Amino acid sequence: MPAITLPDGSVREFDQPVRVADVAAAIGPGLAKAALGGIANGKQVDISYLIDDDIELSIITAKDQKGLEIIRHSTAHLMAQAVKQLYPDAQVTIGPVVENGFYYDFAYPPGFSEDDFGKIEQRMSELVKQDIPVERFVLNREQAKDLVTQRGESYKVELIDDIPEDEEISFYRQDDFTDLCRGTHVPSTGHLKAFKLMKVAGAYWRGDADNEMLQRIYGTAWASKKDLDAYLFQLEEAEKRDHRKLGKAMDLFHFQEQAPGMVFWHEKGWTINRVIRNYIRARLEKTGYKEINTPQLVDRSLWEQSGHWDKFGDDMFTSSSENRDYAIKPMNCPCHVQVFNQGLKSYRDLPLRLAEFGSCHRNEPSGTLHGLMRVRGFVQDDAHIFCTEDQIQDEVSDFNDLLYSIYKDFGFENIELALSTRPEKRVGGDQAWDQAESALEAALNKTGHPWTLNPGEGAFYGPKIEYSLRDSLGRVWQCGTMQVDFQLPDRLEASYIAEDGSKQIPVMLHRAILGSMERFIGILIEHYAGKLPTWLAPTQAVLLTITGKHDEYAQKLEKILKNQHIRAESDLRNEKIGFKIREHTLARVPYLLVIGDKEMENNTVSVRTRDGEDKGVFAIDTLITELKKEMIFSNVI
RNA sequence: GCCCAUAUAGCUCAGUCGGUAGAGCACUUCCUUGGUAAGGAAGAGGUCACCGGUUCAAAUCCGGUUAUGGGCUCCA
Repeated sequence: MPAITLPDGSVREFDQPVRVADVAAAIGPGLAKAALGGIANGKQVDISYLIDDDIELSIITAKDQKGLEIIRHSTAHLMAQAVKQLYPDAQVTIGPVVENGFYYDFAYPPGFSEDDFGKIEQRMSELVKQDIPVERFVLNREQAKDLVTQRGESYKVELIDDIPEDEEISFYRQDDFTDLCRGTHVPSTGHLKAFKLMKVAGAYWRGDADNEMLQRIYGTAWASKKDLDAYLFQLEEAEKRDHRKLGKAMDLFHFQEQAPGMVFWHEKGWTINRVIRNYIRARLEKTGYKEINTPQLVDRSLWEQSGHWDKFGDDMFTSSSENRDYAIKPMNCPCHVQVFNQGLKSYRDLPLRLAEFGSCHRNEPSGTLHGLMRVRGFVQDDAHIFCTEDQIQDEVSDFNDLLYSIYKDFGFENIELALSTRPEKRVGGDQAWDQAESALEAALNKTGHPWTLNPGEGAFYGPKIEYSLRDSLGRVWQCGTMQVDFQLPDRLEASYIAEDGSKQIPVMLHRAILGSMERFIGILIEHYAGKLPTWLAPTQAVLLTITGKHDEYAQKLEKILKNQHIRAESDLRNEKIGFKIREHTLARVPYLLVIGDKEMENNTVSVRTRDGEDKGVFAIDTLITELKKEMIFSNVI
């Protein structure tokens, strides 16, 4: 005689055990149709779940995030069913829900290509039309293994072995297709109405590069055709913001075959780079950093001493001359320690903050390169803080403040924070790790922002905080970092004289705010779809003449603006004004200054924005004042 | 590095069944001096990524290499 408490607090009593579907039907016919699952006393269940005792129950429909996940998971099964029917040799492995959809990994040596999608999608639609019931059943371990073995699914045997003793081993069956699965699933395939297969990819079994490569098919699935179309449209829009497309269109940079993963910065792209550097310089100077610069090419012995040769030797570019081996620096830290080591340091010198726009090269695997986001040659806005253990927390906290303030100037407020703690393979004693981890944690809590914990993800030499931003396609890129290092100062024999006259080893904090200039600019381009804020725009204003009569006036104004450190250009071409406006709008120049007879007579310009807004007529001095209001930082020389 | 795909003019892309390559934009010259998203005409521009094979004949078919794109693994 279960009494069922619904989310609104109302209670429904039944005189015999009921299924979730019956409860939904009792509430209303609409819900009976829409129900995809339920949450019974906090546990997610199918609508066939039998309730024989008092519980709290809420019904899941496609309107809930959970409902959408059920649809996506069931669509993964639907795809696997279609694939098994079309390619009986394919073995099924796993098929989870991911953001916006799902994937399913198959062991199928001939491989799939996108050409197969049409056939698979068509079979999926047929199975949906048949509205096949999806049934759950539970087996004991032996029966479960027998079942999958009998079906020739060797990967599933491995999965069953990993299911904890106290957990039920459940299967879901839809017609000829049966899959080991925790659930939850839709009651029948007819509920799956809006899906599309997106791409094929290789993926290692259990995510381990030593294992065989499986064939992964990605798909997207939604509650309705309308939602699916909206998602596909959004993807198309996001593609238009792709920094690689915009970089070409806006003439910012290029890549070419002779230098894979290394950027050729064009004048406009380099201007963005310079503005950012000078801005960062100004911020660091105010915060007590000293800018330095160190060599690109350093003898192998230093990398051996630092431990990088052993650990990352294959990923370093090397060179040799006169029987000496060199490595192009993959990072700046060992060089910064060399600067620290010059002269005897006192505790009074700490914290010592050494910053460098450090040009680094890493031989990243070819398959990982990705526009400006993942490159082989890059510049870090790097700095190392040499301090005592007691100073860690304050330094980390100050760094947090600086980072948030700088990200805000760039227009980023949504920052993902993560703390990565001690990995299994590490150096340094537990006490030091305890102290460093708690210092980072305290600093994180002080920010007032939520953060996630990545246990075991820290560097071998110390824990770290990672600051990430999202790109237009929702991919997350790590930018800032703050890492505590117990190892390197010791290995490279850094020391200072403490208050009591003893020789001590300083702690080293590795930190970067933007991470790599290349990646950060890529993210900026996508974030703003190329419409960079005025202070960052490579060209801030263009003077557009209507006829040749106005050329001289335009050039005079250009000079005045340039003297005020405004990046202005003149377009004196023999083209109509509409043509010029179109071109500079597409180039995303913030302000278009139109000059004709009227403006020349009155010593004004008429101002139009790249968004097509007519700002009206401005006297040149007023214009300069207005432009300067938008300059967070304009001192670019 | 691994899986799948792609590579044609400066850019974006066509190119059927294997028969020596095409458009739009950009570029050059000329005409046009026009008030808020493309004025007109003419011209020039390509060893079809690279290397090899099949063929009387390869942009096209096959193999390899390189780069790029989407993933996987990795990311000091």
